[in-house]
Amino acid sequence: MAKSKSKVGIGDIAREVNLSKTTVSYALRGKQDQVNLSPETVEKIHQAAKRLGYRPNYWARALVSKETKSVGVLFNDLTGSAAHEITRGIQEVLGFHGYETMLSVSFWEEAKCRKELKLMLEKRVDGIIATPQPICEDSYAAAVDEGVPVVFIGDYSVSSKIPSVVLDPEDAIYKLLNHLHQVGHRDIGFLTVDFNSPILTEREQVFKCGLKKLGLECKDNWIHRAELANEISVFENVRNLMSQEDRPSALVCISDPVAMQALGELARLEISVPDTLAVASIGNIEGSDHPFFSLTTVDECRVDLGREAARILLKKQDGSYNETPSIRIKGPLITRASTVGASLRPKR
Amino acid sequence: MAKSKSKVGIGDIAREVNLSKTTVSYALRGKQDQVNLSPETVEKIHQAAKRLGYRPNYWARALVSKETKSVGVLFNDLTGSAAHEITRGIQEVLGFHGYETMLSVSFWEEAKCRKELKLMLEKRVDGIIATPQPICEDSYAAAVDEGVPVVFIGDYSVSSKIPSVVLDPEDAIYKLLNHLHQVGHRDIGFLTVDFNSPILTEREQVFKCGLKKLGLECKDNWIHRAELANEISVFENVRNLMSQEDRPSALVCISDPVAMQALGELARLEISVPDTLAVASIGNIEGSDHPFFSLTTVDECRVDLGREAARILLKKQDGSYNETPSIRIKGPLITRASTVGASLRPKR
DNA sequence: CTGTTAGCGCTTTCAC
DNA sequence: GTGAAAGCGCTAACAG
Repeated sequence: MAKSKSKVGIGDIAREVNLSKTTVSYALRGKQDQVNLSPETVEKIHQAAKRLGYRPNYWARALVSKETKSVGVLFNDLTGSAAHEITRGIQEVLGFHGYETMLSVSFWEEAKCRKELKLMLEKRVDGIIATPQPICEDSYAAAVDEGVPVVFIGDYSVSSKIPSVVLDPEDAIYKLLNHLHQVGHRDIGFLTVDFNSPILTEREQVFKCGLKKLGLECKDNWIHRAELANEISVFENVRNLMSQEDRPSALVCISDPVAMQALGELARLEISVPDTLAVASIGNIEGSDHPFFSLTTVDECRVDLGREAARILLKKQDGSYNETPSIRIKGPLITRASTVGASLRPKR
Repeated sequence: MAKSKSKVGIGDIAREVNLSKTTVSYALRGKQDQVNLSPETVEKIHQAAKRLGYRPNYWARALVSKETKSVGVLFNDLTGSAAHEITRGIQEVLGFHGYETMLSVSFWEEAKCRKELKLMLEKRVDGIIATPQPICEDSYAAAVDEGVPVVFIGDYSVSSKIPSVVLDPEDAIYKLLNHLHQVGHRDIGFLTVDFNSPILTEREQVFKCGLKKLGLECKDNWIHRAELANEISVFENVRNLMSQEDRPSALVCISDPVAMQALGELARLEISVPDTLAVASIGNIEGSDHPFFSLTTVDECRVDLGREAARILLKKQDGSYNETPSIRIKGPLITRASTVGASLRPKR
């Protein structure tokens, strides 16, 4: 029976089997070939270890071997399935290379973000993958400064040289615009949120450029900006947009959550989608495909995002490059009922 | 400027300021009063530490102080907002007591679950909070065996003596049943999933008892069981239920995700909710309150779940008790349009 | 007020 | 084939 908390160490095992700590250490780590241990010895050691309830001490190991084979992953948020999918992608490639992952959340709090980052550095992680929080720029920079590579995921930073992996905004917006154009829309509005994020800003800019390239007009009063994380504000903006004399026939939303709220308000206003207003956005989040509101969107490919971020870290590790190769993943357009086909809601 | 990766240790600082490692150690940890250090000395040390880019080594610290003040948190899943809220609750109380949290996910994979648990033990966490995975029972038991307390969250285990914190199934189902009864329903069906989880099983049993207590009939053909994580199966079950001669006027679903899928199918079948069929469930997950389907449900109080789990661990730590006090939290009934008020969908 | 001296549990030369 | 010894970076008695 395992003994409670009474730390069994490698030394105890050595004593038990009348061998040295060295031998035990090798046997326990399966490095028997490195020193040519006899199978019986190895077996005997394993037996004893099990009998005594031995449990290796991660810290002692990390301390002496001076490496942890671990990377820290810091999310701002654990809601939705983003963290799940990103982590999946990260662990898939990192796990394959023998790396362990340390997860944490900042809840969008600056102090928490800094604290978690600091903890990761103290734990001597080999790299960090994070959903960036603009205000903590300097903390990420500090990590890089200390030789711990950082990769941003889902968004990027304009002011720092930290590499990032994001869904290609240009590609995504163009896919949306082309799709809407193809199904006959010429008057396209934009609904975004009041949050100063590089990726969101870029989506907006690309939207404007895209309209021009298609030879469409980009009216200022068709671009609305709701308050962040305030659904009431989204509702209001939708109402304002639709109460204008001159209103668009299609609406591109900055992200799925916003689009889903917009669809809700449109339903309340009894505005038929997509007949009166087609709606499309970016994300393909969990729940964006539902019989009640089936949203045309560009898939963010979050598992791929995770995979690529991990690959960058791996390459940095083995010195494959010291450049900062940001990656932009192109996601597929998912065409659904909010832009084509039967009306989303039964006619009155 | 911080020096890259060239590990600055406490010794380097000591040399720099011509003091002993001990003094430096105390100063750096703010334990100056324990040994009466002069403010100047402390200041000088901090200066030097900053100048050299010193970063404490978590592992070395943990190794010698033989405590980590940390608890491991293992989720089966990171989708939805459950992990977010639970973690919030946990960190709120644990953080207050100086504990750190180590997050991880098993993705419902047995091997991953065991691996993460093992890692936590090797890292010598002081406790573990986990969403149980029935098949890994023995791994949790091993932790307890080694003196590391485990608390289950969100579900429990019938075969082990591990304490748990869950939403009270009896209370929840009764609230649902009473509500439906009050608004006039006498024929109530049940839709669950084919997953052998203690908490889900208990909800079902309580449902049956509850019906009896209300003097209502519990017809076997009103209880349906869909395949786990298979929405098609939920759809089929809803169709089957509603195509019976004799069908209920209300349906209690085992959880919000199931209820939301059911509502989708009901919409397709053009069955009006709540007029023809009222729907209610348990969870109050993100997205259960939406203009398109506003679900009556019992809030799972996930932040509270996290808080309580953390409190149990804390009490175990300081030896307040060695009993296994499982906690059942009573969540409020959230009455929404799927059971009362205007029809969820506009009439045809 | 500060320094000396032991380790924590483990890995890893290097010698036998 | 195996072991002795020297630390990894830090803390904590116990002396001065």
